[in-house]
Amino acid sequence: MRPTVHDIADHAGVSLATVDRVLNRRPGVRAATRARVEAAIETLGYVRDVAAANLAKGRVYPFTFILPSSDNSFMHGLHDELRHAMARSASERTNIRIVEVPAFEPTALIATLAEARDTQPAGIALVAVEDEGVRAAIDAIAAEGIPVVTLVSDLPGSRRAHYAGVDNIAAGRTAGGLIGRFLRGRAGKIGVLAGSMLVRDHRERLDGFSAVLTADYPGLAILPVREGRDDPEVARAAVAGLMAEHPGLLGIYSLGAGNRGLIAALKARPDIRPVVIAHELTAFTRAALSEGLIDAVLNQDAGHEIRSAIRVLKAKADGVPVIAAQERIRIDIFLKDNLP
Amino acid sequence: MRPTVHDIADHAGVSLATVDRVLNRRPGVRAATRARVEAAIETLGYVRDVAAANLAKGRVYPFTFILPSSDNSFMHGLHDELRHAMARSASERTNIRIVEVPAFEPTALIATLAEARDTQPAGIALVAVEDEGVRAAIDAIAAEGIPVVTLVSDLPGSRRAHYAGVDNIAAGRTAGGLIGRFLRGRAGKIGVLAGSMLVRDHRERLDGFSAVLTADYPGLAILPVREGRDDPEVARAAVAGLMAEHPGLLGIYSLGAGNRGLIAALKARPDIRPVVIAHELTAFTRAALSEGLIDAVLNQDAGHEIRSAIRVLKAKADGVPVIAAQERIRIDIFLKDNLP
DNA sequence: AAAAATCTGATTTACGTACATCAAAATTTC
DNA sequence: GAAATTTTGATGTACGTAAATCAGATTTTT
Repeated sequence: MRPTVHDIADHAGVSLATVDRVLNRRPGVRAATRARVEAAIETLGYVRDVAAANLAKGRVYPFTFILPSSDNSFMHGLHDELRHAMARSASERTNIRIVEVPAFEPTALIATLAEARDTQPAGIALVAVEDEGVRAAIDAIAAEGIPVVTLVSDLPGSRRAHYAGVDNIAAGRTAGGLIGRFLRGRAGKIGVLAGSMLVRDHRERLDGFSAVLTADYPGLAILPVREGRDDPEVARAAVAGLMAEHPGLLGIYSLGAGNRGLIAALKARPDIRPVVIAHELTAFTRAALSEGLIDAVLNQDAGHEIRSAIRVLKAKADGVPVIAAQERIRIDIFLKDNLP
Repeated sequence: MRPTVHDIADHAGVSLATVDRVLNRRPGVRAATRARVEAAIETLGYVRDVAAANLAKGRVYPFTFILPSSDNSFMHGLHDELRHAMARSASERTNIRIVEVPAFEPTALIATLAEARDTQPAGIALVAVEDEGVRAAIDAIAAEGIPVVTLVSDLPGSRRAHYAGVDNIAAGRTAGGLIGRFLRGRAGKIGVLAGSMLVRDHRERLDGFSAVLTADYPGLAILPVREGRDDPEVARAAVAGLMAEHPGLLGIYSLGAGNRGLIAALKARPDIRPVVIAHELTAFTRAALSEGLIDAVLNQDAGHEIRSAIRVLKAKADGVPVIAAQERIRIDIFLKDNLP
């Protein structure tokens, strides 16, 4: 049977109250006594029963999730999954508050972070935007002992406790490897459609993609990046222009959102059939995959990201280690042959 | 605040003891009273606090895992992950017992299942072998109310509560789609190396692979399947023979284990460079991917499978629903460009 | 050495549920 | 309508921890 606080008290020759003081970092224990208790904890291999502790504390975890109010399928999916998680709140002892902020606006995000901090939640998750002010705001929150988790888009160099999202450089490299192999031996031009180069995940995807193509497929030349601003219509125009200017286009890598526009543009020019790789499995990309308009879709599972973020926030709030392998968010690769 | 048993008692106008009798199916409650209590549970939306219940019960989950004693990297990995899970037993209230059985031997598996059943665990997980006797043994255990989960290899038609493993048909289809695209436009022969066609997951992979190639890549002809028995040396000989007989071989799909042998055979014939797709990311396949000997590896994450099996067994033992999306085991696709 | 400050122990209540016991009430049986 | 039976209530203990209180012991300060 695993040891309890009583065993610790006996073994250390102190009272339950003292053990409690040590365990919960309450004041009023001499250093020597504290050491004795900690030694007992060590030798008996005591681990706090988190379930019992939470029961006793009547603990709930008030979490704040800050999400961009973008109007694309992926963000809608993220919102949906978060709502599902909120529906499970009762049994998971969480109390999740969603705050929406305009996308890609550091100022708004900084203000929202400050607000969130004032409510003193047990943890904060946010889709980060690369900005010094945002970094500082995260650091300030972390300094107060409130764990911060970045979601979907990371902010390295900040004191966020964890990043719940995919490795975007690896995603870009994967796209490069696939497009290179799909076009084995051929030489020509490859177009890239991004949302905005101001967003870190898009930049990283492009970096990974370019690195692989440059190193391994010198015959494939990457054209200047077109920005679709994650907007279907802007994306459509961008791709249409791309195809008009380069009738011999061999491939397209769409690394952002707004794939509805990409698909529309492809349908408008049935005479050009480039190899196409896109991100995020939505109703639109799924249909395009089935029809053969898109060759592969790289996907990040919003549900996994949300659940992972919550698990990690809980663990950090409890000061408990996380299972790293379990929290690695993976990149799903879908062909028309393995659609779920 | 979520309702407790006290709220139910008040609302139904009965005592705590009666609520308890209803909740835990204890006898001594008139049908009319039981209905009142159940109505109160329904309208208040009461859900049992599993953590508190387990604490009160002092519940531990004795689980039995039956694994084949195969000597290949994947099974070693599975064992490792299970040992990791056992290390977490204290905090997860599990008590996991591992039983090894000879691989692919229905008789041994049936006997082991009977033994396991006698110890009356809270759940059983096993790597299934396709056999009527095994199916009957599983059904008998399920009939006793002990949840059974199949791991890695399923046994449809049995009364197992869940399958913790990948969709092997989809895996085969993915391999087919990749090999087809990697060889776009070319016509020739494709070799298949399996462990044994007596194993369900291998058969399913082959089915998926064949279906895609037949439908979409008629230029690619699948040669008769060679069996490597998941043994490196047998596999090496099989592939060497394949390459000797078909110098123009365009591709190889290795859908089982023993990839060490496959790699050795490839190295021995640098004059033939087929497109190669294999299963399971191990030290060997990883190195071969980096060197370009293998083009893609389809992987199932043993850690996820183990953790998922445990989560599901717990949920089934508690009669609690599982989050289906969370328990879907995904197929990772690795190119040399996205090795973790 | 006395006073003040600090540390420690003993004890109690609580969290939400499980489970057991005994008495009281309601119902059924004869 | 009394006895037998079934149903229900009241109550207490337990699980492992948290948190609070108050008394007593020890240490530090003056």
